[in-house]
Amino acid sequence: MLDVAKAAHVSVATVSAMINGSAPVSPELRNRIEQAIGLIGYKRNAIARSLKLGTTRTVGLMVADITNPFFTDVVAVIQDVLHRAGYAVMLCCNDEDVALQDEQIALLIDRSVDGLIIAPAGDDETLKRMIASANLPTVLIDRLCDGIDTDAVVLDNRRAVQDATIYMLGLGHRRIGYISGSLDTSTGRERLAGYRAALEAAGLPCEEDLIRIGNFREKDAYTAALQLLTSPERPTAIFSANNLMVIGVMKAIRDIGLHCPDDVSVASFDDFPWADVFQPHLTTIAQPVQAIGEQAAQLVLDRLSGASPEAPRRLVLQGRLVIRDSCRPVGSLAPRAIA
Amino acid sequence: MLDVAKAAHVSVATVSAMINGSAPVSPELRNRIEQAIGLIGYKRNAIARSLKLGTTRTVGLMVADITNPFFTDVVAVIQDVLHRAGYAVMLCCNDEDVALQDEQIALLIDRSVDGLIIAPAGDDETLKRMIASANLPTVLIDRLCDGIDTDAVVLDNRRAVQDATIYMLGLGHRRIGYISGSLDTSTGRERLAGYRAALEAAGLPCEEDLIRIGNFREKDAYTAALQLLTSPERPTAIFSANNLMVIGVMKAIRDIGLHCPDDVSVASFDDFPWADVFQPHLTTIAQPVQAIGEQAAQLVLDRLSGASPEAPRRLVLQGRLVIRDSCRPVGSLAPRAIA
DNA sequence: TTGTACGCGTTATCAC
DNA sequence: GTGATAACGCGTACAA
Repeated sequence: MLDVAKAAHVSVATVSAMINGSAPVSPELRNRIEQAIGLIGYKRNAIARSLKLGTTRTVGLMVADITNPFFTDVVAVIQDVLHRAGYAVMLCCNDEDVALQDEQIALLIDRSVDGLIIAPAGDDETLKRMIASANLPTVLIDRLCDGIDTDAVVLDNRRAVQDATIYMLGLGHRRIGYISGSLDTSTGRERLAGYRAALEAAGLPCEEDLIRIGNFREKDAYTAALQLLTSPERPTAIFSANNLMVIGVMKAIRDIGLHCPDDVSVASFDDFPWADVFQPHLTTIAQPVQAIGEQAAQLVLDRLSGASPEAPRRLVLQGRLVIRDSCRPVGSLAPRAIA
Repeated sequence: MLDVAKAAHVSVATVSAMINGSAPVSPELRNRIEQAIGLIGYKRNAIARSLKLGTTRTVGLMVADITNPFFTDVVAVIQDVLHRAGYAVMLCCNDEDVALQDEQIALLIDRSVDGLIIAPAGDDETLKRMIASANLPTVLIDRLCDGIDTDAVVLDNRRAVQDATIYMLGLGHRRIGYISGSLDTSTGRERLAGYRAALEAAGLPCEEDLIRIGNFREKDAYTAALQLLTSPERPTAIFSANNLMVIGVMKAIRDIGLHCPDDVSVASFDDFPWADVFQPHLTTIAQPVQAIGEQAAQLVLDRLSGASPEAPRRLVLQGRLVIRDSCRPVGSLAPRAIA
């Protein structure tokens, strides 16, 4: 910029004023400066600008696992919206690991991001402290943490699972296995609560043996499902608390020589784009990923522009039960593909 | 840092020397400084550091579509490796759109990333010029661009598709539909070349009518497959040049009232984690995503540390044909799920 | 071993 | 309308 100023025989202040339109500049100088810029190939330095302005126009985005199609979709939407608003996004994954999560958040804050959008793996003290002391516009997505009072957009998990459970109950299932996510997350807890609520409302006891923790990972869910399916009184249906785990559940069913939905009904949280193309067509709870991403991005953007009220805003969206054919009325037997 | 220096009754130089270990500091001062840091809650400012050092410890990562499981996996690996090395990653998607791509790359370069990992949507002049003038460590993944002579890690696309086609040919298929990606990409061209090569080697003519462009998107592929399947002489098999498009193909097959593999065989580029759980079990070409991600990340890291030779390094990995049961010998008819 | 002073590229505030 | 100059926070010669 100094070079440009010299070449155009003006001061750096004038160049800056012109580039940012922060002060009126005479057409003549404006012209000279433009020429000089073209000649030198000058581009303003965002780092120096950040140092001076105290803003990086970058927001940090941390999710549990980018490999999870749900998060993938949400990340895509957020990236898109933020890009339109001129923001870059720094992406991190915590792999459902609290220690790694702390590390990533520290990295993000260290890089001076202007805002944070995170799907926390858990709510340890370090995280709370870092977020509080960073004092950045922050929005929680998917999962809540008590002790972190920021904007958030989440699903009505409880209600969604309750609906799904009621649906399975309505099909006559009485022993419904439940593969849960980590109870360190609000989603893990809320979804399980929905399952319990449905059973209770139906006046049914909740057998603790039917509940297994899968920690949202395929592998854990595989093991859990295997236990469930080999137990003396095998459940007639299984609900998986997310999309990764249902793959594990299906693998377990296959490996044990059973078939869905003939031998065991299956339903799951999170929808798949291919769910109605491949067999069995999975019955799922579809999340409004587009809306989640858009709202989350808008929430940070609002705070960034100072257009938000003081109080944290919490958006609760509704899931949608998509009934396909991985659940059968209990006792019914349909023709099978291969005997 | 000035505050810390004051509180510890030393100079900023000493504080800096201690923090960076760039010069020996006496244990006593070291102690005083540490105390002061804890007291003030000092954290060194990465922006100022970047301005001074000319490095941001951030690399830009651009892929066509984060929603594509292939890219998702690669991104996850890259993010992981780079994080371990202390680098943050800025993520962008070009949505297979050249204009958007230029915008994103400009954004990344403007943010002064230290390196670039990109899966280009196409090779327009602007992109070439930007990359050349940015003069950054750059590695191309998945797709090559002539005119961009940088490090790269790609697949032997031609050979992989050739193998798959030979396999289908071996099953007796003579009319194999081919749903191609954009021919503006090297993958689009190379994969198609593999198909052609296989036909030619078998002494078969290549009917241009059997080749349709799907641009790597599900929707386009759906339309293309529909055309193929309703044509007077319907192909007995279809190959899809990527994972997104095969979903479109399967939807077309379903919507037209046909079944795979009974009525039409299907194979596709890119594997799915659930491919051997849901029916039909898709025959695919699996890419070594882990290796691709690791190598790509290592390539930038090497350049960043100056440990690379001058000449660009090009890594070509091999795909693996995973035969499942979405392809049948032509003419054979197996029992069907529902009559 | 420690302290001083300067430069990195911008922008904002003031004089003119 | 324009120009000089002081920050922003850090690293680092160079001198002590």
